[in-house]
Formats: sequence, structure tokens, C-alpha cells
Amino acid sequence: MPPTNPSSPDLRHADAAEPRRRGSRKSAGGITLRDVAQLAGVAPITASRALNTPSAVSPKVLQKVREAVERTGYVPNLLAGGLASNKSRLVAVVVPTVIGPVFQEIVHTLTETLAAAGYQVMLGQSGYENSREDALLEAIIGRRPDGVVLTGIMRSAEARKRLLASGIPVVETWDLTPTPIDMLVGFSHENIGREVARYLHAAGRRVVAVVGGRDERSRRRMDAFAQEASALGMTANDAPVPMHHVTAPTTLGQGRKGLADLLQRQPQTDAIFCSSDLLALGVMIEAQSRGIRIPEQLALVGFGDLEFSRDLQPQLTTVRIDGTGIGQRAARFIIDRAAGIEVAERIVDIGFSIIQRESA
Amino acid sequence: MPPTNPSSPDLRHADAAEPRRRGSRKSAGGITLRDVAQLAGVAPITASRALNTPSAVSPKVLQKVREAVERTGYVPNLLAGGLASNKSRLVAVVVPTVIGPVFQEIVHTLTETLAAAGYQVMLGQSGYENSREDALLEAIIGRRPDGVVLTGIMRSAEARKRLLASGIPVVETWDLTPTPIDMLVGFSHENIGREVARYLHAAGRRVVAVVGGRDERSRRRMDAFAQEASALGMTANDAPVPMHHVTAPTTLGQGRKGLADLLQRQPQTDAIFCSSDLLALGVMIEAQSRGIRIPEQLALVGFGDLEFSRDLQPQLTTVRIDGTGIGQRAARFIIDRAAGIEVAERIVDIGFSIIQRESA
DNA sequence: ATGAAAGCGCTAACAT
DNA sequence: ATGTTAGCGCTTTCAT
Repeated sequence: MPPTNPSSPDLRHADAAEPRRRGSRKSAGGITLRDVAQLAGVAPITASRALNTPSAVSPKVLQKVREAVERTGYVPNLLAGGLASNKSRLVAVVVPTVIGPVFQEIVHTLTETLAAAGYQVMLGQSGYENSREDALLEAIIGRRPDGVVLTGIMRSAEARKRLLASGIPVVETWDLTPTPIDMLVGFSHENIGREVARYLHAAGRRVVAVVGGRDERSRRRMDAFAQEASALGMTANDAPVPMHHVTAPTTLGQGRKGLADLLQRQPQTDAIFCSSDLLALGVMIEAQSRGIRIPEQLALVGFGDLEFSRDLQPQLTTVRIDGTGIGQRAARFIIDRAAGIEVAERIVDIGFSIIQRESA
Repeated sequence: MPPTNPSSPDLRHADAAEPRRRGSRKSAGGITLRDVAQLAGVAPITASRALNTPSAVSPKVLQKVREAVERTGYVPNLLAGGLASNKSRLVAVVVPTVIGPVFQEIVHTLTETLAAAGYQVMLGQSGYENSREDALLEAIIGRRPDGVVLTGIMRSAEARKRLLASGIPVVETWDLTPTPIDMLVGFSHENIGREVARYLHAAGRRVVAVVGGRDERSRRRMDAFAQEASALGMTANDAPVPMHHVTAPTTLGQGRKGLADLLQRQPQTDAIFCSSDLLALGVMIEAQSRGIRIPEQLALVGFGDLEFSRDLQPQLTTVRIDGTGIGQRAARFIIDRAAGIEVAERIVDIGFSIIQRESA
């Protein structure tokens, strides 16, 4: 039997003279809710309510608790709160990498929007390979986040299964699949490729080529583009559309090399679709240094609509994805789910737009 | 007195027929360490040790526990672990914004390096104003992170004081101050300005100008540059160095406007220092569209050494900051501190380098 | 509107 | 090397 006196369980704080029992621990020393409550002359739970649901306590209590918080500099321990309430107020955001401009807008918007709703963002980088996905997933699930936003990743079926099993709300983005893990905010890479081909065809271009990243999504845009272009007869001598593949993340330098390569393979090329604006800028600079005029001799379409693209000379025609819109929708999905609101439509096609400028 | 029978405290799981006592709660339903331990036939603490300090248990136990984990798909609850151990394995990283290329390298490196050491990164955006710092700080401290990395922010004395009071290890970066909150990995913005002025002077330039962001650090680089340039006589008619100020985050378009403005104010300008590579690219494009040859007629120095800068035509001379180095050092500071290792030197000047290329 | 008890899932401290 | 106990700081449940 433990040495505590069962007849007076409430006195355990009174008999301080008693030697420390085994297992007892000292606190980390910080101010706790208990301290605040004591100072305010209320029970801890009342102080908790004053902070979390102010409408549930009397104005008098509310003021006393707020004063106590002010005086002590109390900051609630969200780890403890999360454990007790089973709500961590944490959202994991996974991107291949934060380097490169592609996912910045989404990460930014998610961080902002979720912060405004009282959530924090935990950042995970999956890399462009699949190897680290498992470790990353373990780290994520271990935090018991209230949601996970996946941006163009989690290919492994095992990882998807574990995520699903964890019961954590998941929003996939940056792609469109009929069978998402849970929720989805994306767009069709295939449609983009097709539309760009049609756009260039309508602009009178007849011999097209491609500079594109090797990653899967980029490939799907490029392949759809090539297929549609072939169907529209935009190839030289019925040959397949020449493609210059580069390794992600894409760079300006790769764009320069890409143009050099493509011109050698197909000198009569009159239009190029690039899988990123950075590649397009490289093509543009290489063209300038070779005296090739854009768009007269060569039309150019990028992807991403980076901030600088409208300021280039010539201004870059490109495909715009509404990253802010994706971030906001994704955040809303998770906030709603946490509030118990079930969304009717779990798949949102955010679409894309071809921004017509001078280069094509 | 509570209805429990004090003489048999260990039987509380046995008498399930007893009506639910007040305060009792059902678990969220997930697999817990207790389940794993039960399956492995050991006590929970032994299972805990098998997972956290495998060397402290026998090989037999280790295997049984690992099997149980495998079979159940158990993922430790880091919230609970953090609460109990007072170690959250979470590091808060605060940047003004993830938009823009400036802090990407640091965020990337921190996320990678810390993940490899078993930490997760929590992302906070302070914005370029001070207003949201307090709310952000509260959210950060509430998670009880094992460290905070600040990148060019937390100006308010109140915020600094609270951070200090929280006892959380803090690493400030991207600047140099003799009185950091705690630890520091940075470089001198003043030295950069001075060195760039000397560099251009040595290159024979005599009439300089500046395109720079309005934020404080950019200003300090620009002011030091202007001061040194004046001292070296690199001004037209002893006039002050003309500066074109732009609002952060800087853009290519602002660079174009900046050159237009500066040429109007000081047509004989033969060298420009930009507070970012993006601004420099803008200046370059505007110069090209005006037929101004770089570097013959106009020398150009950027800041940041973005990935594309070496691929421009002409290649951009710029100032390189080793963001990866900063990230690694900062991560090391925090990991060491968590391990109880006290670093002797809390201030690291990571320096900078002027990357000489074609534009200057 | 307020409070007492219990316990979220884990690990520190002590004991063997 | 393994186990027992207590408790991290908070919120849920039930009671008043």
C-alpha cells in the first residue's frame, strides 16, 4: 500500500515534511495554470475556461484571471493542452523542398491563414525521392496534428495507407486524382499541357519543342502537350516533339542549355513550352545572346507565373496556378474538419490560367 | 471520500461493472505504449526504453517490443512524451516571410539538419512589421520548443525580454550584434556595404548609385556603402550617393524602375549596388532595353547570389551569404544545447564573399 | 457559473 | 535490466 493516508487524499500538499515518495518529480519551474488560478482565487478549470471560452465565466472572474495572466506572464502549455484535449492545433505541411519558388505561395498562405485561426504549421520536406517519406510520416503522426497538407508527394502506397489509418485529416494539393486519401485541392497537369499546345497552335506556331523537369508532374504536363501538339500537326516531319529533360529543381542555366540543345536537334523550332518560368527565362537569355527574337522567331511559354515574369523583356507568357487559393482552401478544409463541419465536396479543381503576355 | 476502494488500488481495471466515476474519460482509441508493452509482455517503461534507449534493454526484450510495434503500427505520441520529459523536440523558425528567395536556404537547411537529429521545425512568419510579433511569440512559447531560430526579426524589446525569460535557447541569425538574446550566427551588413564600395573603387568606378530595400538591414548595407563611396570620392560633384528605395520584398520590376530613376537623377552613373539579385536583374534588363552595356558602361553588384545569377548574361557579380552554413551552425547550437553541451563562443560571424563575375 | 476528480500517454525518479 | 509510482499541465466528465 502506498504511504499516503487514504483517509485524507486532499491533504497531500499539506504534509510537505514527509520525505519525497518515489516517482515524485519537480516541475520545470514555469508558471502553470494552477498558479494563475491560485492568484485569481479560482479553480484551475475556471481559469482554463476564462482563457478558452471566456463567455462561459462571469465577467468578474474573467477579469481576475486576465490580471493574473498579465502579472505572471503565463503562457499556456499547448503540449499539455493538446494531450488532454486530443487537439494539437498543429498542421503538418509537406513539400518536396522549400527551395525554389514553386511552393512558396502555398506555404506562405497556409502559415498565415492557419496562424490566424490559432494553428501552427510544422514543416516537412520530403525531398524528390521517396526514401525519406516513412521517417517523415512517423515524425508527423507522432505529433498528432489536426491536419496534414501534402503538396505533390506521398507516392508510396504504404505511406498513404498509414496516413489514412491515422485518422488525421489530409489535404492533397498540386494535382488531381479521382481517389485522394481524403481531401484534395488541385489542378490537371494534363489539361495544362493540352491547353498550351492549343494556345500555341492558335497563335500560328507549327514546330514546337519542350524543356521540362524530370519529376512526374512536369512530365505529365509535357507529355500531354506533346500529344496534343502532335495531334494538331505541330511537329517537323511528323517526328515526335523534341524534349529536353532537366533535373528538378529547375534552373535558369538549364533553360539556356535546353535551348541550345533543342535548336541543334530541330533548328526550325518556333515555339517552346517550359515546365517553369525559370527555365523560360534561361531560354530567353540564351535566345537573346544568339540574336533570336522573341516572340517573332520563337514563342515561349513558361509555368508558374513567378513574380518577375511580367517584368521581363519581353514579358513572359505563362501558366498561372493560384497558390494562394490552394492554400486558403486547404486551410479551410482542415479548420472546418476540426470544427466538426463535414464538407460535401472533398475534391476541388482550382484550375489554372494561361497569362497571355508578349513572349507568345 | 471517493467511491474507490482504497484497499485495492490495483484492481481498478478489474471491476468494470462499477459505474463510471466522475472525471473518467475514454481514450481517443489509438494504440498506446501500454498496448505495445502488454503485447510484448513487459512494463510500459521497458517498452519506452526499448524505443528511446535500445542499449538499456536486453536484446530479447528489444526484439519483442519491436515486433509489437510492427504488429500494432504504434507511433509514439510526442505530445505526451514532450510533456513528460519537458523536451518537445520541436524548433521554431521565424522568418519575415517564406516568399522570396532570401531565407529559403536557411529554412531548408534547418529543416533537414534538425529532422536528421529527430527534431521538427515549426514555421513562423513575422511579417515585415512588428505588429504580429507578440501573437507569434505566444504561439511559439506555448509549444515549449527546444529552440528558436530568429532570422532578421524580433525587434521589439518586449518580445526579446519574453523570449529571454522563457529560457528557450535562441539563435539569432542574419545580422551581427554585440548583445544577442542568447546565441548568434550572422554577418555584418555594414562591412558588406563598405567592401562593395571598395571593390567598385578598385575596379575604377567613380560615380555610384544604389537601389535598395527599405528594410533596416538593407538600409545599413546601403548606408555603409554610400558612406565609404563618399569617402573614396565616388560621387558626382561631392553630392550624396543617389539612392532609390523600394519596399521589401524586392522585385525585378522595382529594379527596372530603379535604374530609370537613377539615370534621370545622375546620368553619369557608372556603377550600381543593388540590395538583392532580383533588383540587379531588373537593372540589367532595363539597361539592355536601353542599350546600356554591362559592365562597360555600367557596373552592377547584387546581393544574395541567387541560383540564377551565375547564368545571367552577363553573369552577375554579387555578395554571397552562406545560408547553408548559417542553418547548420544554428541547428548545431540548438542540438548541442539540448544535449547539455555549453558552447564557449556564442557569437559566430559567418562572413560573406563578393563573387566576382562579369557584371562588375 | 463553478468545481472535484480523473486521466490524456508518456517518462523521471527511485527501487530492486 | 526491469519494474513501481507519481506526475508533466492541461481538459473532459460529471456534479453542484
